[in-house]
Amino acid sequence: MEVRVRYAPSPTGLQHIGGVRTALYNYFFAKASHGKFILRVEDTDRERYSDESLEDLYSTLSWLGIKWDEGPVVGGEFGPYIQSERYKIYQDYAKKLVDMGKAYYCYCTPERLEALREEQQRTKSEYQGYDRHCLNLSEEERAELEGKGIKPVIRLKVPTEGKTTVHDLLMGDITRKNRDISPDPILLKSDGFPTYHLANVIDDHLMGITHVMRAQEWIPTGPLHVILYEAFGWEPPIYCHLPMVMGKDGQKLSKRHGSTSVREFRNDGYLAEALINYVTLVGWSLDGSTEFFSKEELEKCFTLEGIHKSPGVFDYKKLEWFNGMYIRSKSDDELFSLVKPYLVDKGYIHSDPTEEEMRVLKLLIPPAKERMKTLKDIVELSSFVFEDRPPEDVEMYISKGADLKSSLEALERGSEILFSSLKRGEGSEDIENSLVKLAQELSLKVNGVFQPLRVAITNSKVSLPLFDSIEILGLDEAERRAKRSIEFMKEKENA
RNA sequence: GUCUCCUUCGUCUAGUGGUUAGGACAACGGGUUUUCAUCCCGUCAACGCCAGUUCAAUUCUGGCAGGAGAUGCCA
Repeated sequence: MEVRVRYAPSPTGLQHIGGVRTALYNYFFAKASHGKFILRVEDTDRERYSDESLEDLYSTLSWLGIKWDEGPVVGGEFGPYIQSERYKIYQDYAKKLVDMGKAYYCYCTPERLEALREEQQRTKSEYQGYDRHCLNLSEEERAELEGKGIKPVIRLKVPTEGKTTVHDLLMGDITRKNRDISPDPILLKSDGFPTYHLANVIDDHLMGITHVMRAQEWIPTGPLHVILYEAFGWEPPIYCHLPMVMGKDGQKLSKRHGSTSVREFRNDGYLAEALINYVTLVGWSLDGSTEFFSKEELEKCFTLEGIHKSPGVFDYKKLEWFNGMYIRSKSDDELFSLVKPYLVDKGYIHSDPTEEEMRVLKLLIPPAKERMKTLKDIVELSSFVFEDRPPEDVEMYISKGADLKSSLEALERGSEILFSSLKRGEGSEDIENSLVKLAQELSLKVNGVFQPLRVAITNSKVSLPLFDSIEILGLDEAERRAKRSIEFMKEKENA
């Protein structure tokens, strides 16, 4: 039997890390078992739907490099794959259920239901859920209510006796007494759109889905779905409820923990490779020691057995580490194109870079690469080139164990050595030796000489190495900055 | 309240009826280094609790506790 799995998000917000991991697991499982990965858009909530969310879904999956075998845009023999376009199908099946006596019309107002719910919570009633008020309405009563213009919903008759079992690949059998299932959930809303329960069951059946891999938050409603399958006389798919992704505090990962949407991570300069690699590892492992997986590898080696039962905490630090590792694995050219939008956006370079800009970036990328955790870091690392912001704090020039006087002398004499040697075309190694010698002469640590020079030239205590910085900046500009800093320090000394 | 699921270092995890319980991130310390970073080395650190089975339990069974999720005309 060919494996057919689906990712079925609801376009009501940006693609969330948790959702994307579900997509990834489904996708990898499909690939690894030579099956089909189907995308289905569950846009039955017309209130929360947004076009932007749908666009975000497509752009996120394409950025991650996840292609669906069937679904919107690409089509397939079980379409349409957008639920709002399947409106009629759900209506027909819901009515069929009513005809079979397995569902019924309900005319209760949202107000009444709200009051009911409040009452149940207030009295801490053991019995929570709909009171089946409309279960046994006569034809006359129905006609009367409908005459008033009330649009009914269709509710499933949940059996009050017996129990229902969901077979879960991960969890084993999950059994629930039928009377513990929240009574008579709505299948078809008054606007004629189906709820998740109905649409999901019908589509998974009609689309020939073999394995349903979805978040564990669906476990409690699993038996309800099985009841629906039984009501239709269909065979339920194989279930596999995925552990959830949590925040540091153990609660469901959400906004207050930090970024949660792929779009944010993408904008912040995370690589798709890093995100895929890390996100997959929250809740799955191959052997406990292999850490790096490319998408292509996962398409081969992903196994259901490697999925864990317990929820996992999303560790931003570890993602960052992965990202840094992937950045360092890029060639300079690749990294250049990845980093370019950030520099253009900041106004540092033209979208069609000039020759000088290209020269600068060629020199900048190798030393910057070692220091980047995200692509965005390029802005900070290169700002000294594109924005000259001389330090206003003289302390910055003074390294540990030095003072203003010695630092000034180090800067003055260091610049002299540095620039005259550079102009003579001496190699950086020789110059470095001379500067080390100078430090000894001044009874300073080596950094006592290098720090004032670096600060003068890069405007920062934390910077790229001195010789790289000078080369990037150009000799003239570097010398200009050094002289300026000497003047600045002299002023301070005299003050 | 009721129902359901979960439980190995701070975090992601490996693993076994007898192991020095392994790896990675983080943290901390050290080395390389002109700062930062990279790189290298090291340290810290876990089987939730209580019973039972067993010669032996982190591993099997039961109970408890803790955590999470569900309980919507949201998915």
